[in-house]
Amino acid sequence: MVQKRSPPPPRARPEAALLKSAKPQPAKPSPAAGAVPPKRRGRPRAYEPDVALSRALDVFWKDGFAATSLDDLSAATGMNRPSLYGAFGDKRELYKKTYESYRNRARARMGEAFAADLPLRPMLLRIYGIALDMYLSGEGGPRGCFTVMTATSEAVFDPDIRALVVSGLVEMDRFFARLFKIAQERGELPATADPQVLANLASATIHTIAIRARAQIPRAELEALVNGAVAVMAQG
Amino acid sequence: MVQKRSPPPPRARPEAALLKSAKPQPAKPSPAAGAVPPKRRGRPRAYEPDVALSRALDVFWKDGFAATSLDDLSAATGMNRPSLYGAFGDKRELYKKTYESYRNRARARMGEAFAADLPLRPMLLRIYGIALDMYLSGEGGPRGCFTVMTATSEAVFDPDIRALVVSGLVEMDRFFARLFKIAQERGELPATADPQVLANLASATIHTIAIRARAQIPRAELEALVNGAVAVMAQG
DNA sequence: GCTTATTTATACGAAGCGGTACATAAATCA
DNA sequence: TGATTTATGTACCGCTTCGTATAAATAAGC
Repeated sequence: MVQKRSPPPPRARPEAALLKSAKPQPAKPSPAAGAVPPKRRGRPRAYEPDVALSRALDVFWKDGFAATSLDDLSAATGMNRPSLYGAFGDKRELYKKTYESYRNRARARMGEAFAADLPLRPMLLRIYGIALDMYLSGEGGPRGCFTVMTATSEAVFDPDIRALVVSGLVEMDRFFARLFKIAQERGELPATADPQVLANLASATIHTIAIRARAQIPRAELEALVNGAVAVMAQG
Repeated sequence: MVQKRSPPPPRARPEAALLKSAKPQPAKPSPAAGAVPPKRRGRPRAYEPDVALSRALDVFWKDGFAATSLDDLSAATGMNRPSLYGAFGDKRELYKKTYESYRNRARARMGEAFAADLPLRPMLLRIYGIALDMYLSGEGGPRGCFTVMTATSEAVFDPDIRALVVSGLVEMDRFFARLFKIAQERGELPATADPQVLANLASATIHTIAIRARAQIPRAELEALVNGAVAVMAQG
């Protein structure tokens, strides 16, 4: 293909954002935490947006952007086509939203590991364990890393999506760099070690296990690879 | 998608292989090197198979399996649809053949570097230079590594293609392992170094620059990453 | 010349694609 | 109750998809 069509105007619903800025404040005193059901006006939704997005993610993650049809997404989410479109925009828009939800999920899990505040070596092993859990999950076989999938899919021709991918790569590098820097300050790494270089190697290890997982290399083999890589990165 | 159709019988042309084994030997004394034009019977081809395959590779490499249409392939090769089908089989078959030609090309280039028989560090730098040349090439922007593309495309649901990918990954690991082993025997690496572990790290570095290249990270940045990785792998 | 072998060229067909128009259903508001 | 608002369900649109049937073109063999 030679860049078939440019993304058409997504036609987002009004969302009343403009109206809100017109009125100084709506009548209700203050919704405090927005967790209460806001008593919407028309027919209620038959789906939960978060759940639907997660189901859509499953399909995109398994098959990639181009090989996933709206029928597939419709079947996975239980929403029919017009509802899908109304809720998330067109296929590209939906893809971006699923990718963002993936990133949020991954960030949350990595954040938990980071908060555990372990020494370098067990910390790295825990992080790679989480990554392997993600990359090997999926009913239709292991799916790898969605960032890698996105980087290699035709969706990367969309500048928005490419920007998301780049930010994902950078975020991963920074995460590992922080880790190595802390370890170095604690004396777990020699002063000569370069946290940035080690972070790139750590990201590279993430990428290689994502690719190998997708090729259905068994977990034991990936764990052996990780153990070796960690031994080099947390040298000593 | 949920595995739409299984690959239909490719309907390979007879190729006279069976007939050959029936006759002990054809009448002509012996074709020696097969480089002479074999004087085929019907209308001559308007294409050169190798060139056409290379053009098809360009398209698949850029867009991936699912996003590439037969029309795209037809336009790129200059062959019309029935000729394409007659020469290479259906889309999957053609994809496999392009992937094999890619592997051959990559193997040849890496083989040249290997034959140069340099010390470890310049050898690694040369290899990564070749990889960067490949991954950053392409008229429509950098294309990354075709093995990674294939591993993440839906083509991985085809067992044949998955087997090709696995063999590609293994080949890369073995190539690097041989390199590190030789270096260790020459005393360029400490005896405690594990060539297999270093090889996996070297492959991981290949994979990470392939992904980043596809996300259009500039070459200078990728070279900096490579320099850092090589410094760690060829430690000292 | 005529027959046979092989390739190209045109054009078709059934299925799938992304997206949307339109009517219907289910809720709130007056 | 009836008007309004929102979401759903059906059915369709024009286009693209992969693959192939069929006829024309170009070669060798006789």
